[in-house]
Amino acid sequence: MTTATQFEQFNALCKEAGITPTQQRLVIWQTLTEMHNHPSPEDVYVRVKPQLPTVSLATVYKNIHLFIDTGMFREVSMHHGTLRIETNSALHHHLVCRKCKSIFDLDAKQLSGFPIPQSLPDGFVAEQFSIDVLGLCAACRKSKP
Amino acid sequence: MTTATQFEQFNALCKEAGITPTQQRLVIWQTLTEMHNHPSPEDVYVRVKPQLPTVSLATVYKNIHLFIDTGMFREVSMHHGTLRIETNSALHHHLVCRKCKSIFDLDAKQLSGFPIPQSLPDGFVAEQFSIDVLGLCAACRKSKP
DNA sequence: CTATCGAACGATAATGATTATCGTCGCTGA
DNA sequence: TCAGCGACGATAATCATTATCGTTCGATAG
Repeated sequence: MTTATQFEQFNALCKEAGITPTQQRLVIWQTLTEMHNHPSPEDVYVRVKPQLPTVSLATVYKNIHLFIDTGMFREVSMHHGTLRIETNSALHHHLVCRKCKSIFDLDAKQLSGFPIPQSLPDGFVAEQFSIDVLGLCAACRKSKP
Repeated sequence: MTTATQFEQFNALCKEAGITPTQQRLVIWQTLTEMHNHPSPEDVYVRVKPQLPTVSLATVYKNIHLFIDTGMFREVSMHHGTLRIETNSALHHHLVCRKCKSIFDLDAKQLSGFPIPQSLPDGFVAEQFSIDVLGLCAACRKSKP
């Protein structure tokens, strides 16, 4: 159920993002704020469907991307699309451009002595770290749009 | 061109990994060691093709996965292959199980003291960090195979 | 040396996620 | 009221990846 304040908050967010507030967007946004895990578009769709029986999966996709592009939500991984093989066996970070999704290596001597946290929840055993620095590469900074 | 020592090294790696050294695997492995970026299976395929004109893309995929599963190479991102939305707006990082790919949130305080690299190359503008702790979740540790 | 057996290959169909297309709907302003 | 436009819904198309399956290769037993 959407409260009045949530509705106002959503309208304010849309104004800020420069997008039209619609019923579908409200329900999708509201659903996302209620989910505290890392849902896929399909997950969102099945939760939205009962409230908007005529909604299309394509609409869910379109609006999720809209939310991400306007900064209302983030995606978990900036490089999820296709399988990429790591050919650099040295310890290093990644620079990931959020626009063109290209990946640059960043040598990380600083990381060599990184203290592994001992108390990870749920019996999780850590083996390795992977650090992404997200931002904009030089090429994408130049091309404004 | 594969040298004698590379050939020996590859054979040793295969023995260690418990897989059969084949001509296709040698060429794919050799190609990967020569590429210093983050190639996709398709990228690898087009470089392997001239040396093995009859090779199939499926074979490239199968052997890349074999290399990854046996630890001869790693993949860049351990995350799901699908889009996931981040619904936790608090500063946090991720525990990622390398087997079932499930993602757990890790409060940022548990990773405090992380050394942030200062000088980024190529005019890259950093906006945000994302740290993945890779390992095995409790459930996957129990199930041996 | 030849027959046999299983692993690896190659070709291709199938799948799953995502995106593009396109006709329709509903709101806003003339 | 009517035109224009953005958003929607349905669905076709695309792209990466995986599964299937018949064939081939190589090691080994006879």
